[in-house]
Amino acid sequence: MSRNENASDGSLLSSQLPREFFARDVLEVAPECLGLELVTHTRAGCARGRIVEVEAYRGPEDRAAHSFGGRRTARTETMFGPAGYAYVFLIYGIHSHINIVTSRVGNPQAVLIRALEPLDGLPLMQQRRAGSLGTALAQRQLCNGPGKLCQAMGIDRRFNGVDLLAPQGEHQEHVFLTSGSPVRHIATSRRIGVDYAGEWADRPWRFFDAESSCVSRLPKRGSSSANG
DNA sequence: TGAATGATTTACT
DNA sequence: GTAAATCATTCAA
Repeated sequence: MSRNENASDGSLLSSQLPREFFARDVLEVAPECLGLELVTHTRAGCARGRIVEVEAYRGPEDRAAHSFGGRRTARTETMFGPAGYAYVFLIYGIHSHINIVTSRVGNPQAVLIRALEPLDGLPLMQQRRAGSLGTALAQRQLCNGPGKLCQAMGIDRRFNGVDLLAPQGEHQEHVFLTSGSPVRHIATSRRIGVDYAGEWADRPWRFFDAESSCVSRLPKRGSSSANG
């Protein structure tokens, strides 16, 4: 897939994102990540999806974040680094999750990618996801969850700490982000699976494309959680 | 060295 | 609606 093209005048790749975009507060960056595209190249092949759901994790103040209280360990180290890098971790002993590091060095914030709309490499996604099922899935079910999308895209902790803004040659395994299509209608909700964090779980820090059917949980009927 | 737990998914009632 | 799968990470000792 040679979707990226060098502009003839020598400017940046048309689809490449500036690091400064991610070097802002996570609450600014997270909703603007909707519509961006996540791409993986592995030996098994390429896959691409449009981000339709994210959550903001605003450590060290955010009790729901791994970096809460400034906790800096081997696992969370990537969150303390520069923006635009991938923080990938394993949860429940089974599932990988991928985040985009935001803010400045030393401020451990990240955007969790929770759902994608599959665009390229659907047969490969089916093959990877079928391992645990054995039956064909609907397109919307391939990447409608943080663990599901990592499985479908072939993402695991090998990709922890890689630069999401630096595409490599196609012969090398990597994951990166490109610009995509804008999202018309962004909705918000409380974050999922962080009830232990008390009042922090009530913050409307989950952002999703209200018009996409590929999100992990569809908005309630009549819900009006629209957000600019 | 050992024990507790989790930013989930799936299957089953 | 509930529960099981499954293990890296973390913390206490």
